[in-house]
Amino acid sequence: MSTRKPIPSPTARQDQRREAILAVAREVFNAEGFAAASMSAIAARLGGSKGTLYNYFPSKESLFEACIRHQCARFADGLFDMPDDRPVAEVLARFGRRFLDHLFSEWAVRLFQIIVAEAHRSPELTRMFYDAGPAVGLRGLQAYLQRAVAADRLAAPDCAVAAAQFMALCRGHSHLVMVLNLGDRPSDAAIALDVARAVEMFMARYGAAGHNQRELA
Amino acid sequence: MSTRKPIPSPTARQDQRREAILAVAREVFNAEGFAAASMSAIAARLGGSKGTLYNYFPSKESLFEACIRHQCARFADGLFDMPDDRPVAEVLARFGRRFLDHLFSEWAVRLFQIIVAEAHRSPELTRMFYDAGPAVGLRGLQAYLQRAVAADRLAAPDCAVAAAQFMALCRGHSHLVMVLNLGDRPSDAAIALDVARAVEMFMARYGAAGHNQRELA
Amino acid sequence: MSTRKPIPSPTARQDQRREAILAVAREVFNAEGFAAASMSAIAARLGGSKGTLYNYFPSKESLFEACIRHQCARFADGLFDMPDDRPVAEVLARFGRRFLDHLFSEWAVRLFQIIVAEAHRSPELTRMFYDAGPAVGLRGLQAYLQRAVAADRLAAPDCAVAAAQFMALCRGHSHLVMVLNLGDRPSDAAIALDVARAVEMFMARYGAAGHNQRELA
Amino acid sequence: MSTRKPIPSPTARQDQRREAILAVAREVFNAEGFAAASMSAIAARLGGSKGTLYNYFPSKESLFEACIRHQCARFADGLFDMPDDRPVAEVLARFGRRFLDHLFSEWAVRLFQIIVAEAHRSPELTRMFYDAGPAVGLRGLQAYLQRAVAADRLAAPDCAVAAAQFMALCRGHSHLVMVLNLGDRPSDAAIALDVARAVEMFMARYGAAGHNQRELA
DNA sequence: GATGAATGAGGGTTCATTCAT
DNA sequence: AATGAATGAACCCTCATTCAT
Repeated sequence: MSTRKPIPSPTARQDQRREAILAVAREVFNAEGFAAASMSAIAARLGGSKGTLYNYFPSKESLFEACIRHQCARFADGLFDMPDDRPVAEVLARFGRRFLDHLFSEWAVRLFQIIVAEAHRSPELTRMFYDAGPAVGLRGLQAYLQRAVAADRLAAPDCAVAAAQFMALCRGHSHLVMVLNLGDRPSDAAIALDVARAVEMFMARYGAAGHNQRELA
Repeated sequence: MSTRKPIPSPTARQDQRREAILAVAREVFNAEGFAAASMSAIAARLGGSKGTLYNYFPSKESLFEACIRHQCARFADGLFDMPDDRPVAEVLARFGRRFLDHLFSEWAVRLFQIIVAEAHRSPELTRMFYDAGPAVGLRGLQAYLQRAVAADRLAAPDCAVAAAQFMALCRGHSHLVMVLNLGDRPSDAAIALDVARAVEMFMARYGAAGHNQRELA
Repeated sequence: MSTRKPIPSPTARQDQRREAILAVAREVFNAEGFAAASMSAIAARLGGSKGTLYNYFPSKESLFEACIRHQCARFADGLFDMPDDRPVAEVLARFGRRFLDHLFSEWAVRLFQIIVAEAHRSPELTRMFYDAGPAVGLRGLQAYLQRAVAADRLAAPDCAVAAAQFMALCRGHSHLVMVLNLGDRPSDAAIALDVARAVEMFMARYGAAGHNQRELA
Repeated sequence: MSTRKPIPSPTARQDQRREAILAVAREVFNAEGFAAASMSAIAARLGGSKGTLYNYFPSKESLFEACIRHQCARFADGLFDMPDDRPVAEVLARFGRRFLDHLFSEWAVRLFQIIVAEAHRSPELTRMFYDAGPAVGLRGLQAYLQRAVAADRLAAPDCAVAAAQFMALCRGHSHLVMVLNLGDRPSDAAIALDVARAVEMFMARYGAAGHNQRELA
């Protein structure tokens, strides 16, 4: 009866504890922000001691960073399913809705707030966030647009610019409102409408009708 | 022995001191953010004592709020000079450039960061910011667009929506980059180019060519 | 009845408080050493709060340094009264006794222990101690010896060396014993005897009998 | 199924581990001092776990004490090779050089600093150090001097005193400087010169020229 | 016997706030 | 009205020590 019971590999236990810490820390950081959150509070909520935290993360900063990294990793999950054989407007609309669905989720808004709050102190953090979030979205969309242009389904002189414009149109005014905590998440219908308007404007400019594709100096 | 010297009205002196405090506090809050700024630092930079601060503002929070209020008041200064007798594209371009010039100024970026950072704690602050900044811009632009539509120089079914779209296009990707402290302020030329592209897209959608003015459900 | 009472100048009050802090800190540092002493303990013994300490000294290190500096300043007080018109042996004996009287005092021993304890961390501290203590003694003695040589009352080829030798002879074994806390302070008689022996050896080597003044390569 | 493999005597293994721990601990204590050294650091450098340390030594203090004890044992190694058939001055010079060579070694200086640092807390430690170091040197030298006196090659009324004086002269000013970390180890030549001067002074006082041997009260 | 995760008391330090002057 | 010394709670972090595995 001795060695039979499945000993959790020590690494597994450690990882489990680490995850538990991250989960709690995420909650607290999300609730309080970096500066106002205290290691004591995290330890207390964890049911452990402060010392334990420091066994897993060498500093508050690094714990915070790990939380952010974890959240960023989720950011661009499954954003890109952009089939080349569907009408561009339809694909863009679906992308836009999924993008806003992500962007307006509670945790994404909170993450953005926190990142912005600490932007002036930790350039690496914002860089990490940018690379894991906006940059991924931008690149993915740009790649799709380039394929569409190559297939003559779109007439955009600069796909990087076009991608940025489309995403800016999607964010629109709602993102500002959410980031300022001034309104609730728009309904799915409201999101769909915003996106539809964005697509419409985008297509008005870049639709492959064969005109309007001149570049600006 | 008393009334000979010209006593400045006590209220005047008080107001003057109050302004001095606000000026210094603004500097410090902008430089450090709310959490990292300390009353000591403000008092020191003021050349006064911490006690004095507390004679004028009952708490750090309230001093902060007063600073924000003051800055917000400047936000939409001189943004609107939109003559109805010039081509819409030209007017929008000028408006856009001025808008971005404001928005990308160091203090505006910092203000936005700070407001966002504190959004989850003080809804009134963000409301105040919104009302003094984005809301003003939005209303002003919307009013102009409505006049343009009335004059048949533009074909926008919903001027509120159109105004929000134009401003979102102007902010574009650059605002995100600046707010994340990931890049320097774009050059005037870069700003002009971004705005030109925004105008072009906007006009492609709403230009008064007599088509495209159907509303989305 | 208002301005009559002698208002202690604010600076005076501050200095007084500062002195009180230094006095208490000295006690605690002497009792515990730098590392083991805690700011909490000092504040508690002071009857004040830790914050107050930090109003006067920006760090534990600087408080410690101030204590040391204060003690060092006393170190060489009134050590030098070396009349040129008395026999060298007599003058040296008096100097030696005074030197040991200082060196074997409880606080000097403790100071030495603490300085040595922290020698590997704060070179400036040891430098300060050295300059305020041993260096002063050495220079003073050397100057006297040079005068004696010039007056042909002594035959020392290198007065710096001779001074160091005399002081080493005075310290002798007793200093080691005291610094190791292995014995009580020697009685005045014991000190006098040690010094007499040191003088005797010194004079045997450098006495102005006209011989022995050859220098070593 | 057990006894086949050559079991090293458990005690032997234990001793070996113990020695390994001591070796590492010595390094760390020498590098950091008692207070600043941490059990974690020792365990890390050992490649083992903190728990293991506590299996061999019940506390940080006791581990430290064991280290000191070990080092003290080396202190007076091979110091005494004082042939009675050579000139006293020559023997003393050789002894002095060897003594300083030991005393000025990095580890001896560090040991002295550490011992002094902890003198006020652990009298047994300093006693141990004294008995293993200075006391041994003193006794050895004293025994030699007594033989020299008995052989009429020296005229010292009190060999214990004379021995202490010689050693004090050797330590001289350099020991102070080294113990305060204010200078590098003197070169061999510098050491030789210091010792030569010490011998000269010593012989001037106690040389068996038949004079100067009166005792002081 | 060896491990190393967990502990928790305590370290130095900061800072918003108060209050006697 | 202005001061600034005093406060004390809370901060992040360290570390000797323990104990279940």
